[in-house]
Formats: sequence, structure tokens, C-alpha cells
Amino acid sequence: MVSSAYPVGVDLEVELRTHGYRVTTARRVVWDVLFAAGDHLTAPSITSRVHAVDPSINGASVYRALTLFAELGLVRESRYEDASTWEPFHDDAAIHLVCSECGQVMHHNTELVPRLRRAIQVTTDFAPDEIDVRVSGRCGHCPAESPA
Amino acid sequence: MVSSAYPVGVDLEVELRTHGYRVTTARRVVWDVLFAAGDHLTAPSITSRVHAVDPSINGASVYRALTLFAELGLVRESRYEDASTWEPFHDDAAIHLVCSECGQVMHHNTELVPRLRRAIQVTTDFAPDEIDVRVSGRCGHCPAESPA
DNA sequence: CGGCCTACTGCAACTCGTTCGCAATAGCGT
DNA sequence: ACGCTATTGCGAACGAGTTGCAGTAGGCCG
Repeated sequence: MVSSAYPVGVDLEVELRTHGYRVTTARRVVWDVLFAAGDHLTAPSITSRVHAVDPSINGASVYRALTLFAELGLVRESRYEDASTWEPFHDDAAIHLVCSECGQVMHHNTELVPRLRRAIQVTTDFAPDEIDVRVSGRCGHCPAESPA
Repeated sequence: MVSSAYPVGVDLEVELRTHGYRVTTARRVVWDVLFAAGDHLTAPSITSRVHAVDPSINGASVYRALTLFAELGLVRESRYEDASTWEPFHDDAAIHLVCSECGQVMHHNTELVPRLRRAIQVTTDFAPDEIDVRVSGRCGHCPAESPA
């Protein structure tokens, strides 16, 4: 049992080796940071967490690792706010609830996403691939502002 | 009758004056470009179109105009791909279909978005505000790749 | 209609996330 | 252990977006 919402079944070493990539310290640390957070992280915050573990790892390598992971389908990049955010891959039935107060990003699974996919397939000539749903609003922990 | 998918009922001059802003050339041109496109535009491409009309308008002013319009709720900014894209405001029952081949962004209205909103309200303690749905895939005009 | 006040603009320098080229380094197969 | 080469660290470069300031032009008032 894991507390993370992400599947932990992916073994980085295997994944890398299978595709002919080397297993390096930089890649391992970036990977660990991503899964330790189990959440959306901006590239700069990933970099600083990586530095907390091993300051000798260069920022450029963090980007390179993230890009590689994305190519392998291990993480997903989304462009929220100013910078990109990265998170371990999850299927897209999970939508993102972004609190405009505290910035927290939550996941919410809903059967409406697969249904949306089907609706698009049936009613348009567009062949859907990835579906990304972002909902901004206020989470349960942030008090409502005084009504206008 | 207009060919644009956007409501054209908004009068920029009125909107600006009502809020105590001046009606300037720069703002008018940026506004025209946005509506002429009737589509998602990146800030740089807006700038270049603005320059085609009036090269004396500075890029910084384009950004300032866009930011102002966004504050007034006249346009919407979304972060797709590398840069921000801007488009005239439309209610969020319209989702975005982004073709990964030709880059074209289409709108599609679906009743599933309001339903999603209700579902979130009912099943979570999150108070949804804006819902942004982006679907990547291949549009009808782009031929399928040779199957793997 | 003309003049004044100040919001707005153009400019240019600046910030900051992200990328790139290259020499040095470290995986890993043998 | 040795060597080949993928990968890294470094620093410079890039590009989107922002900012401060002095000049310009909306638009209100007389």
C-alpha cells in the first residue's frame, strides 16, 4: 500500500536499460524527487530539491532527465502558470483541480473523461489522444473570500 | 451573422471607458487582431500581426494590452505548449481540440463540461471556477500516419 | 476649439526559465 | 581493470515576458 496516487510499479533502471539508456546518478535523483513529491512540481523546484540531495547535479541535467522521462512516457509535462510542471504519469481519467488560493493541485478521477473521449470520437472527426482537464477554483481547505 | 465562433457583442471602447481606461491605437489594433484571428494566438504571433498593421506599436504594449484585456475578462490566456496563447473569451463549455500534426486548435462544445462542473461540486469539496479542457490528437484534415 | 493633465506608449535594459556546444567524466560491456 | 561513448557540468546563449523612465497623445474642461 502506498500513499501516493501514482502507480509505483515502474522500475527506472529497467525502463532505462530496456531502451538503451544508462542509469546515472542524475536520473536516479530526479526520479526520486518526482516520486517523493507525488505531485506537480515546476522544473525549478525539482532542480532545487535535486540540489538538496546532490548539489553537484547541474540544472541542465535535470531538464535533460525530465525530457527523457517524458519521451519514455514516465512523466508528464503540463504548462500551468508561468513554468512547466512535471508529474509522474497517470492515466488521464484523473483531472487536475488547481486551487487559486493555495496553489495546491489535486487529482480527481471521473468517469466523465472517458465519456468525453467517446463523445469526441463519435460526434467529430477528431481523433483524441491525450485529454488534459484543468479546473481552477478553491479547495476545501481555503476559506471563501468575503462575498463581493 | 459572423463566421467567428466568438460572441462579437463586446464593444472595446465601451468596455475600456466603463472601467476608466483610455481607448488607444495600440489597444484597438491588438483587439482587432485577436478577433480577426478568432482563434488561439501566441503572444509573439499577435505581436507580429500587430506590427503588420502598425509597425510603430511596441511589443511591450501588446503584452500590456493583452494583460489588461485579460483583467477585464475580455480575453483568456492559456498556457499551451511553449508560450501562452490568447483568445477572445468564450464560456468554458467549449473545449479545445489541438491537432498534433498541423497545430490547429478547434473548439467543440459539449454538455459534458457543465456536467463535470456539477459532478465536482457534488462529489468533492472543491469549488470549481474555470474549466479548461485540452484534447490533443489528430484532426480530420490530417491523414493518419502509417500504422505502427 | 485649444490647452492641460496624466494615462499610455516606445524604448531599451533586464529577469528568468530553458537550451546548447563542448570538453571532461562516468556507465557498463568485455 | 580497460576502453568506448553516452552523459554530465559548465557557461554562454536564447527567447518570452517585464519594468522604469521620459516622451506622447487621449480626452476632459474651460
